[in-house]
Amino acid sequence: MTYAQFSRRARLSRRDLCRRILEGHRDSIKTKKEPTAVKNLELIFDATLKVANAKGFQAMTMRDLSQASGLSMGALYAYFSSKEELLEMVQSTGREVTGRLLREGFEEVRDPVERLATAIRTHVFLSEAMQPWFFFSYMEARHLGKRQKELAKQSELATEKMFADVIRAGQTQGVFNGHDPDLTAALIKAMLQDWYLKRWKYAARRLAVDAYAEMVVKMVMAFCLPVGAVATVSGEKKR
Amino acid sequence: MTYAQFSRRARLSRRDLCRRILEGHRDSIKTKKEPTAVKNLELIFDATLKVANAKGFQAMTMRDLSQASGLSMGALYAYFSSKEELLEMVQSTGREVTGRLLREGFEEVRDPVERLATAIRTHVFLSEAMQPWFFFSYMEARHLGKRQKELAKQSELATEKMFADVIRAGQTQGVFNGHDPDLTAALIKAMLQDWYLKRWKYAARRLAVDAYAEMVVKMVMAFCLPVGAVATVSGEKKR
DNA sequence: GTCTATAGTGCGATAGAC
DNA sequence: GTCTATCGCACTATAGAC
Repeated sequence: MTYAQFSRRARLSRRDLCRRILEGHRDSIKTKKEPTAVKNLELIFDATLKVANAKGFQAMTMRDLSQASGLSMGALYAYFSSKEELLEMVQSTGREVTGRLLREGFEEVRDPVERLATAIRTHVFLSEAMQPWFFFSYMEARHLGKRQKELAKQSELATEKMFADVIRAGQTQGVFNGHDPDLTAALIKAMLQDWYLKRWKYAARRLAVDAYAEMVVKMVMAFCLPVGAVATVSGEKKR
Repeated sequence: MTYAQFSRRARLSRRDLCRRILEGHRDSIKTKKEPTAVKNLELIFDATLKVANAKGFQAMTMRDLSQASGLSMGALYAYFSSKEELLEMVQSTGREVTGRLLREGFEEVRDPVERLATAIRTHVFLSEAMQPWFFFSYMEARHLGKRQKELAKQSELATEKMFADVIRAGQTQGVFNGHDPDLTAALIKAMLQDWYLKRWKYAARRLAVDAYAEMVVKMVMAFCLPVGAVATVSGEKKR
């Protein structure tokens, strides 16, 4: 799988995302006309991610957001009741989409090695397609309330468990060696996060998303496969 | 090298750190009596890291800081002229200490494999000893001014180049395989960062700092050493 | 459904007493 | 060298016009 193939399949346009958000907040959003609401939500989320990812959510004022989105302050408050609720909307939407696409991403792949590689690629590609969301979720998680912060942690652990389970299954089948699956998953996640957190670094090096994904796959396989088996995994098996 | 050995050698008490800060800001700090100034700087930095790492530097008010440090707002402003200057003081101090200790950490080790392993261990141990500083530097870097932000990026790239150079030297000697040294260094750094950024995760798993360091070393060696050579690096060579 | 204008709050920073 | 009291400002959120 390449990033181009992933993009075609996932089809996560901002438009669709905003329609989903609208459905989830029908009762709290005051604007009832769907096309208007979806269009404005798109403006709001684009502006929020743009401004907040540059200077931080706390530092972003409602005036900033008003200017960046083109909506007046009054209009903004038709879509959320407080700045904190806006924060939670962005976070929960990101979490929901991520969880769904990640699970869909590799469920049909059965071979443990390909399954692990596909999980890694899917995560990198997903974080590439939704980079502003991932960056925002990571950096602003600690500004959430207690309840929402707990949800964010659970979501992170769930993603990690997904990787750990793939590794455990491979160990049971005798394909992977005996390194601690949970800790291995944690290290994998750390490498995956760097791609969307330190974008400036990889942009400066002109490193493509596909190359990054393959590098992580190689590193993980070198670690998880028994000595001697590594050479056989440089490419994909199928096709 | 273990964390206990590292701690004994590095001796980076907060007291020494604050004395160093005082020396660097003698002219801008209004309190001239050294013992008082050092004691208060210690209170200020402890409080800043504690509050800011919990809720973010922007969200921390001067009143929060006053309460947490036990100093009045007026007294605080004897040590810095604005909240922004406080931010820069914390950042630049962290950068300076990190750079120095990291370079000292492995300069005497010559064997490429041990050199890379020592560099990794030193970074993990250093980030453990100064966890609040590392966390703060990472999370608050984007709230810096343009000039300071550039310095922070340079510092990150310098650390990465250090790892890349160790790998390059090992490749020249024929000890490491041919994987891109710069990208490998970036992945190493990503794994090292997780230790001080996601402390709650590793604390919950009761994972010790030594175990984490060894796991990263193993992963990196599995990747960098030619197939077949991996089994020989499970422990340290000397002693 | 969206705008402008503003009320009310809480911030960073300082002046002057001790 | 430090404290208390307060200034001026910029913020979030809302009320009422259109």
